[in-house]
Amino acid sequence: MRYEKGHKEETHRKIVATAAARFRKDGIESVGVADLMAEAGLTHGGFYSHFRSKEDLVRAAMEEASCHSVNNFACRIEEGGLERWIRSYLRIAHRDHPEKGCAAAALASELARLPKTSRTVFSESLERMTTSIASHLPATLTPAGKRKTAIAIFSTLVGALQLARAVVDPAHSEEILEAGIASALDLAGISSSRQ
Amino acid sequence: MRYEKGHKEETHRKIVATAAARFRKDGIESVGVADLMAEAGLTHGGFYSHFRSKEDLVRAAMEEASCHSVNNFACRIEEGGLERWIRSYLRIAHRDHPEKGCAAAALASELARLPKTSRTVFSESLERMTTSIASHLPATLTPAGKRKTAIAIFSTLVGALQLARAVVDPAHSEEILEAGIASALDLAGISSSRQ
DNA sequence: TGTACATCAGTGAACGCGCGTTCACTGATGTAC
DNA sequence: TGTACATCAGTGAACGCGCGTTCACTGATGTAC
Repeated sequence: MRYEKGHKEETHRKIVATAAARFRKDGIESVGVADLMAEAGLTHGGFYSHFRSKEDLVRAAMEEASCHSVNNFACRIEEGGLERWIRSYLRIAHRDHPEKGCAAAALASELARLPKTSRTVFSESLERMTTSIASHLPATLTPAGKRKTAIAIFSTLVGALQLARAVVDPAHSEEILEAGIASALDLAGISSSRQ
Repeated sequence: MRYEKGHKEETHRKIVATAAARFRKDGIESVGVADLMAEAGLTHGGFYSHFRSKEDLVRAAMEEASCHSVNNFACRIEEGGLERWIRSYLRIAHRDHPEKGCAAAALASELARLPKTSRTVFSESLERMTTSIASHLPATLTPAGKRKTAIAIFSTLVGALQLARAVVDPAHSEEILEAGIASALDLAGISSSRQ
């Protein structure tokens, strides 16, 4: 063969990674196949030997961007625990770099309009996220209470990050991030400087 | 003139109302000018005697869809107070009818990518929303505390509504709405059945 | 009162452009003999 | 060891289509005389 073994897989991975970043940065609809392939160092014709359609790539990119795969912000709740993770999620760098961040916050309103197959990928990733947050909540809560609280925390984080991104005034934007952190920590049972 | 007085204004209003609904339902990019004009009972050519560009219409539609204008869900916090408003915001009918609902939840992730002029319209509407929520919070909070809490409540509502719309399983979706309500009521200092 | 003209909201053909997708092709390599 | 052929990842021209936008036009009405 023309290319060394594993070359195609490598290319495939590169396209998915490029798409996962561009979709989160510019939205799914705004990013064209040709544009994406060029960014991956290829021509657009080859796209269909890797994917059956753009929608097929969207699904793969959603999987890639989901919280279970590598992700600069708010991926797994590592050591440092929930507080650190919450602060990391609503930090300014995450607000300013959606392309490396949480897919839910970057694409939520577009997500709701996607075909069911793509939404299923997202649903599963949200479920993992919820379970992960719940497992870090205080033992004083019942399992059902943990789950409910975990969903509320994630809703707050997603909402706050999006509002912080949409607003024009930087001070207002930071105020939203801080309000989100305070509220999420509160929900998590972590005492914060809430007045 | 061919048409009675006020006819053009009437048409203008109809286009904006149609756009405000369709943008929230299908996203801004997905909705074409010709499609929109047809839905308003007109042909696409006349569009540019009403607006300078599609972007101009987006701004007008954002204004129309903002919480200060008439809106079936979660518009003003009327009598019935904050609790009723929160429950109304996260009710199933709002989830299922983004075209009549909150623009922030319907468009948040697209909003962040819009030009500054459109985002300014949104920012102002968010500011009004924040003030309105804050004014209904218990007097035990300081003004700064009220503001922070108001932002957190709105973040939670926006995030929860979007996640509820994105998820595939109806039971999971309703669970998200309920978790959002419980958490928002909690933040608002209204005792709820949180376990 | 009757005629000629100006107005202007709305029409619909046409524009250049970029989209997702298809397909005949290229050309460096591995394999068969 | 040398030659002929099969493979197949990637190329780039071309497809139909819908987009936002432009513009010459229509035709019912109000106005001027």
